[in-house]
Amino acid sequence: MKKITMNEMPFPAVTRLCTIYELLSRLEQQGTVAISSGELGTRLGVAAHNIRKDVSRLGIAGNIGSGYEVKKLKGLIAGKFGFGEEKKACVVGLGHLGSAIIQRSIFADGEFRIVAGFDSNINKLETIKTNIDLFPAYQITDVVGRKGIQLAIITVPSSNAQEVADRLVDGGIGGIVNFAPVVVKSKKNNVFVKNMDIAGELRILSALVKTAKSFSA
Amino acid sequence: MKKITMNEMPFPAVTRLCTIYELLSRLEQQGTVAISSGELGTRLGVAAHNIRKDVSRLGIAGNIGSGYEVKKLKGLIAGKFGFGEEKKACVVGLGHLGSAIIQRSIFADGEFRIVAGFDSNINKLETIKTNIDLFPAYQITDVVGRKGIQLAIITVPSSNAQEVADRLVDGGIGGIVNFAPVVVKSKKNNVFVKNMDIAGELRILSALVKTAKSFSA
DNA sequence: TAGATTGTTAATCGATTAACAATC
DNA sequence: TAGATTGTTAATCGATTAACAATC
Repeated sequence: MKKITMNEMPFPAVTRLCTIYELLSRLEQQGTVAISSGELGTRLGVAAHNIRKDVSRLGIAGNIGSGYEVKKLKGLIAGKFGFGEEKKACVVGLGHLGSAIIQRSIFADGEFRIVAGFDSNINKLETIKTNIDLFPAYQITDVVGRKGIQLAIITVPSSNAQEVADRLVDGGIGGIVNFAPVVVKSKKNNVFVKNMDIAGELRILSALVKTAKSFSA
Repeated sequence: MKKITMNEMPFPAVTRLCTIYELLSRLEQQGTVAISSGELGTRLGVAAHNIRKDVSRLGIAGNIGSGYEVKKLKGLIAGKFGFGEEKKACVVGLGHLGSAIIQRSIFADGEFRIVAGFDSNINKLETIKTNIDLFPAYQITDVVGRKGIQLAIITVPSSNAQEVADRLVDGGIGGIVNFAPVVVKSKKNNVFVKNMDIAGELRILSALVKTAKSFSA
């Protein structure tokens, strides 16, 4: 008996719908009322049928002949993905990068709020100026559970990243963004991890530059 | 006549080979001489046949019966992707995040070196302590071209990200890592862009958590 | 040799793209 | 109505997975 985690939607579709959501938020603020799949596609660099296909997974959303109502489509995506209420996040590792992230404590217009910071160096906790609550790293599991923190950003050295991830998972975290240049895995299989390795991305980019073939056809 | 950029290798394969390269570097330091596709796969969370398939794109690399020689495989990947010589990179935008990145100026054990920082605020350039050369943003194109900088990291506000990207491309940059929460595109089609939007990733993670279905089978 | 492990071909899988009927 | 645009089915494409012959 194997434990399996599946997604009711393909990963690429989830990603694109999130991008669409972000664009819709901006359009809404600008007062745009309706938009077609073609226009959405142009703005996002995605084919129009791709947009329609993705949107169709949400159930009926558009008006044949006149496109999508911005508010309605945004609401449908929010409903499916549980957007709307502010999500709590935390940062583990308060070096330069972690401090930089904590600085801007509200992300994406109130969608996410950083409510806790952790570091293993207790002296450091006292020197950082912020109105976010800071805790020693050994309290990660406890604080994440108690505060109901759903998302975490890891900016600790590679050597500690996996251990930190395990503690977060024990606390009941839902997703982790990992900046340590090491692939972090989750013990539980319904916890999602996004590894963001800057050096790794630079490496991939330079590999692509090297192997890219440009030609006229 | 359309200008087309293709890659001689599938994107996912390039990405995995870069990850393999990184692992091989660590193995080499530890003194490991040989490793099998199975062991590589286990370490990276990839199927063994996937490893072999990717590696086979480099030409013959392994020893049937006894796996891959660490040094040799690393060398083959390095050769294909042009690794080996140190690549020059720059950071545009010296706020908290940009300063944090510039702080650690050498990435991935000397694979990448940050040789320039840019900011539109000239006063800021004088207050930052670093031995990396700093320049006003209007000199981006010039400096990138003159110093032969191949990679860039953008940490400016969204509103300026595309303009900065255009200047970098004009200077002849090869790849861009963009932290601004906006999808940046390259005018030239042989310039690669990796968008790293923290808030966007948090959003995708929370969408995945919401739509994941865990079950026993 | 026998066991291990590669390189490669073939089969499967899943996502993207194309096409079009439905309909506002 | 005529033009526009969706939702959906079918066709295509590309990558992953499986299988195995080759061979060290």
